[in-house]
Amino acid sequence: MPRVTGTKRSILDAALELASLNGITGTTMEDVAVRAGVAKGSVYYNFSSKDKLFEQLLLDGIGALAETLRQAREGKSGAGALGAMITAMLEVIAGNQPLAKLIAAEIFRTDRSWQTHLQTVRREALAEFTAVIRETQPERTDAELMAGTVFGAVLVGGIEWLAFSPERSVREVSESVLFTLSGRLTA
Amino acid sequence: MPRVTGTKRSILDAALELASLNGITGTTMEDVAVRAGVAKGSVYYNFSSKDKLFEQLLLDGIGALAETLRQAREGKSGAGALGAMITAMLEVIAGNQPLAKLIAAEIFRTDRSWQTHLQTVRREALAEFTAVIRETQPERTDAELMAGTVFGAVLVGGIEWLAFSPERSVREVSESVLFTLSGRLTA
DNA sequence: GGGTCTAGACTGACTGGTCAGTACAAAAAG
DNA sequence: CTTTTTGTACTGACCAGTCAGTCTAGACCC
Repeated sequence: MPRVTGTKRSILDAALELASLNGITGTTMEDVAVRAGVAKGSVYYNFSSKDKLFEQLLLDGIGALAETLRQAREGKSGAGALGAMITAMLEVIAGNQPLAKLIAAEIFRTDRSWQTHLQTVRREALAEFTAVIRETQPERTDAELMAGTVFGAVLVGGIEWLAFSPERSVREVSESVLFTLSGRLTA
Repeated sequence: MPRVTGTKRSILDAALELASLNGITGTTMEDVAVRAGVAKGSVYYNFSSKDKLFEQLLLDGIGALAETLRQAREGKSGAGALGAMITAMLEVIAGNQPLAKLIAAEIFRTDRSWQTHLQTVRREALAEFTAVIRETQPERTDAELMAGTVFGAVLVGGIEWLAFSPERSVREVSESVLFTLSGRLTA
């Protein structure tokens, strides 16, 4: 059950669809309004600015991802937890491809006014990976770095998957990512 | 030794510096001209359009990365080749941080007119990883997917490193990434 | 019932600024 | 004399954001 419904919802949906195709800067508020089937004024009635609109879009999206990772980890530990989180993240990517593309394109940016918030939520998602890694590797001091590495692996792997071999199943891709992390490439 | 010198070079340098801070759309041609210490007319004399300017910037950058990976792989094979490539890629990222940030921010976009060229060069870089993986895992059909996964791991790991623990050495980070791929997280 | 008022959602023409790209004449540079 | 660079002024498109006004549903009164 979506927390946002009605006009707000259709504006957010339209914004996501358009931005995943044309980028945020390539999407005008007029475009969003037309796609959502409302007047431009309504967009501004519901969101004070373009920045705020896309801020909410991305924050909601990454927040939901963090929540998914949290749930996937629940009750598990070690390699099992990591595997579950990777599968869950791939499922999120597959289930909301436009969002995944948008996140990938925007997460490294440093030029937006709301980047601070985005970084916060991003680190929240990363923290889930960090916690699991710390658990199994308490002696290492680079758990955060490794979490970033794993996150990047899954994100880029996931996008690669959807772009170039969408016929594969989540299961296969999950297995492929785990294989990549299994040491059999570096042994 | 740069293939491009003089006015062209200083325009490219200025464009890179500004765009890594403010994004491509956040960088005006006027800005670039001022930073390069050159008249706006000269920018357009040397580059027919803003798109062409940034196209060359990114294509050169990723092309150079692909070339670096090629060289790192030379004469090696298997895990040794992969390790060398990861280290080399991290060195490129560390040695040209503005470029790395720009590449990370732009590589997933699909909204620019020259995206096709960018994708081509990107796949060229990925192909280096793919080749090494195919070599050691000839029976697997997901070498490209794994290459994307490794590329993402190194790219995101590298950016994480520079952003949040720049005090670490390339050696340390390289070791950390290899540890992540070593199977000790998933065993 | 009918009349009046109010509040919130929504509208779309309009404004003001920004910026890519142009024009051009004159000056360096080689 | 050809190529490159300069400086400045200009144009035209585009677009974020505004605002005066419309629409609707419900509340309150007689």
